Amino acid sequence: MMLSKSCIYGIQAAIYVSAHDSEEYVSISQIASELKISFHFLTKVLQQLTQAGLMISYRGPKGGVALARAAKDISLYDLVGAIDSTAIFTECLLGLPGCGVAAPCPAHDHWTKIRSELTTISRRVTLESMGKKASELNVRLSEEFRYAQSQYLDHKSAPANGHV
Amino acid sequence: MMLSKSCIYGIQAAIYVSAHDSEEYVSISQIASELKISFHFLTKVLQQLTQAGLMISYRGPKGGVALARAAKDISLYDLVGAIDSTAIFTECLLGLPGCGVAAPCPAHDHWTKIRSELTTISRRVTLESMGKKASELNVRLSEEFRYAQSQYLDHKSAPANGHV
DNA sequence: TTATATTTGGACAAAAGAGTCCGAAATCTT
DNA sequence: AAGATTTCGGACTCTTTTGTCCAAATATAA
Ligand code: SF4
Ligand code: SF4
Repeated sequence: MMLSKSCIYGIQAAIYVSAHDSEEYVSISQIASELKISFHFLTKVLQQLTQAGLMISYRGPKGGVALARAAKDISLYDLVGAIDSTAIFTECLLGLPGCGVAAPCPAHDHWTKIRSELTTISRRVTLESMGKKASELNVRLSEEFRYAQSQYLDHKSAPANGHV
Repeated sequence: MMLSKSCIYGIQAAIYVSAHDSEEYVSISQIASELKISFHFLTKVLQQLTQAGLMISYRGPKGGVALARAAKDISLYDLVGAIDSTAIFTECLLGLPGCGVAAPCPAHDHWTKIRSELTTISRRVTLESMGKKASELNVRLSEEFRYAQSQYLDHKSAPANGHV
C-alpha cells in the first residue's frame, strides 16, 4: 500500500475537520463514528497531527480538535509528512544507501521524475482545494458520509463558544 | 515505504539477471551474495516471480533463474504487480470501497492524475531500458555491485549449455 | 464540589511483513 | 548408482503495523 492506514485515517479526518470549519472543536469520537474508524486508533493518529503542529486540541466537554492553520495552508504533503514521514517524497525505489547522481542505479532517471511529480502535486493539493471541489458536487468522504451533509451537521450542533 | 522490501529485492534481482543476459541460469545464491540480500528470503521472492511467469527456474547444479521473456518485455509494472500486486496503480489514496466518478472523494481528481502518471511511467520502464541506460555509465545496482562489472562476471563463469 | 466529557499516554493483543531454517525434490557430475 | 548442487515449500521467529483497552489529566456543567 502506498500510504499507511494511519496516514489514510489522518487525511480523512483532516478533510472532515476542514469541512466542519466552524468555530468549535470537533470531537474525535464524532469523527471516528462518522468515518467508521476505530476511535482509539484515530486518537493516536490525531495526536501525531497535533504534535506536528497541524492541528490543535482541547480537552474536556466541548473539546476536540481543530485545524491549526487555514485549510489552504495545510497540504497533502504536510499530512503525509507528519504521519508517514516525507521519505516517500525523498527516498527511492531501490533505496540504495548513499546513492545520487554520481552513482545512480539504473532506475534513477525515471524514478526522480515520478517522485518530483508526486511532490509537486501533493504540495499543491490542500485541504481547501479538496474541500472546494467537494462542495461543488455531492462528493463523499467515507462510505456513508457525504461532504454536502456537513452543512446540516453544523446547524444541529450549534456551538456556544469559539476556539481556545 | 512505497514498495515492500520483497518488491525492491525482486526488482534488484531482475535487473541483475537481466544484466547477466547470458545463456545460462543465474543462481539465486550468487544474486543474493552479490546484492547483499538474504539468500533464503530472496528465494521466496524469486519464486513469486517465476510463479507469475516473469522468470523461469531450473534446479540442480548449473540451475538458477532466468528471464522468461526478453528484457524489453518485462516492465517495472510487471514486477511490482507480481510481488506487491497492482493495487498501487488502481487503488486510491483513501481507498474507499466502491468509489468512482459517480461518488468520488475530495481527492479524486488529483489522485487519479498521480496514479495514471505512475502507471504510464512504470509500464514504459523495462528491464531493457534500465539496462541500456546503465551500461552507458558506470551505474551501480547495489552498494558494491556496479552494472559495468557484469561483463567480467560473464567471462569468469562461462557456461557450458544453454537454457532448458 | 461533584459529576461528566474529552484528550493524553502507556500497556497490551492481534495481524502482517521481514527474515531464518530445514527437509524434500530435481538435476548434474562422477 | 552415489553424491553434490540448487530450487521448492513449509514451519518458525522477529519486528513493525494495526487495533484495543484503561487510567490519568484537563476542562465544562450542575
Ligand atoms: S540511484 Fe536514484 S533511483 Fe536509484 S536508489 Fe538512488 S535515488 Fe533511487
Ligand atoms: S473517489 Fe477517487 S480518489 Fe477517492 S478513494 Fe475513490 S478512486 Fe480514490
